[in-house]
Amino acid sequence: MLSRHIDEIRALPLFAQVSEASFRDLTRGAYVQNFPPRAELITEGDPADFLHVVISGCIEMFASWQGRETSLFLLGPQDTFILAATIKDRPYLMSARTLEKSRLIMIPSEDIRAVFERDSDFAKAIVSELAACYRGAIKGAKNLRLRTSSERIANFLLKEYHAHGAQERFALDFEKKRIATFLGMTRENLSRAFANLRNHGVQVDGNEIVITDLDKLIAFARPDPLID
Amino acid sequence: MLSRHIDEIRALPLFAQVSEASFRDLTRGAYVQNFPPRAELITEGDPADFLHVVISGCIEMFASWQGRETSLFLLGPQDTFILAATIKDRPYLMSARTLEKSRLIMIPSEDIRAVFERDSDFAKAIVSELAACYRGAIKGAKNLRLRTSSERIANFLLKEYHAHGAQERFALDFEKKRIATFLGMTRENLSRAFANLRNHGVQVDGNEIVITDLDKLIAFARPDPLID
DNA sequence: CGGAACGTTGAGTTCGGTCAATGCATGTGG
DNA sequence: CCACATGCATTGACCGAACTCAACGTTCCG
Repeated sequence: MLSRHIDEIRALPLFAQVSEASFRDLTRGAYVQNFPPRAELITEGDPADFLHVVISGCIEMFASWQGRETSLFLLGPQDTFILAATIKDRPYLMSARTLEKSRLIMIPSEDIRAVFERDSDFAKAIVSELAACYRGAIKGAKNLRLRTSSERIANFLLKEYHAHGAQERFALDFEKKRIATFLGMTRENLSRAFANLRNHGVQVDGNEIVITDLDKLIAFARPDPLID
Repeated sequence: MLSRHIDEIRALPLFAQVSEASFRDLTRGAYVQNFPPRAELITEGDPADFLHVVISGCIEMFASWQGRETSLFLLGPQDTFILAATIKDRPYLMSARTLEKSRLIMIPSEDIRAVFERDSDFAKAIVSELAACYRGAIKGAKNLRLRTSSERIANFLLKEYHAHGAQERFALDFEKKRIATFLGMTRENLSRAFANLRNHGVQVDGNEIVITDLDKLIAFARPDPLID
């Protein structure tokens, strides 16, 4: 079942530069698996037996403590988790669940570590990926700690706006509940924040967004390349 | 001035395993520098010209946006910053300042990238360091998002307690203002949180801490290897 | 002897979370 | 096709955690 996806796997940034031999070593023990929505893929504290790569779908990384839960990242196609635990051979620090039907590649951690030792191109790709994850985590922390919830949404909308070809009118890709957890708030607060944005050039109707005054929105959001 | 410190540098985890030749390449363009307290070492947005390694002292990593500021990490001897920016050749996402008189090694980013290409042992050390930084960031995020300020302090005190040889009475290593920013709160709130902990087995007098009831403190703090 | 920074305490405010009620959409079984 | 259940979204009332501002005591240092 792996062979059907071999080309798309090969094209992933993590594997694009590795030698043919290394690629065979990495894929020999790997397998592709489909999961239904709401499936818990890994649980924090478990040993890191596999590196996971998202091919399609949407994954939520979250963590719990004393009955509280927080959502740390949303992952989509081509994202990996959890590389750091795999490399260090330590337990996962986060849990992962599917939000929708998703397809993943799972590669045994030992194979990752073995190829990493031999193939310096793969090592480079690993480092690049890891550094990108780290920088993503830092950006997330800054976004959360330096901005109010309204500001986080405003910047989120600006990113969506550009992702939709700078059309003033577009539909949200996720349901609002997802967006809320992604931005670190409850859906109730998301509603209020959306209401707030009516004063800053945004009209919201269901999951239809209309940017009525882009300059006003930018003035409010103040997007920053060091965060977004 | 580098030669005086060559042995302590060589012993750092990042360099312990590299070949003699690689080590020479890394240290050739490097230099050791001393900084007074409150010196700003790097500013977010600047290009990542040097990898910094702390030899002694204490460094605060922080970030600003729109006049707000947040403290992201406290670093001590043997910690590095900012590896990810150096590797990816991207601008810093955080600023750094000394909190006390500190000594640092600064290694040109190009040298890091060059040796990384050639020396797979160094590449391994880089990956290990990067993965550790990433996991540290995740733990920090969990600590901040899943715990109240009192719980963060309680766990902080437990760590200090063990760092001081499990003595029931010990002095804080930092001034309380530092501890407050490190734990993501204001000094006023730190005061109140310390007051709170009187109900949970901790006596505070100035920077003197007395653990009067360890079990009670543990019951309140609920330390977790996946966060602490 | 001031002055400066730190630390503590109190009062008031803000942000965001919790709870509850309601509307709306979707889907399922009879 | 309807009846009902389920889940999402919105809104209001309330609450709690943490921040701001202000006052004041302490310590340290020039």
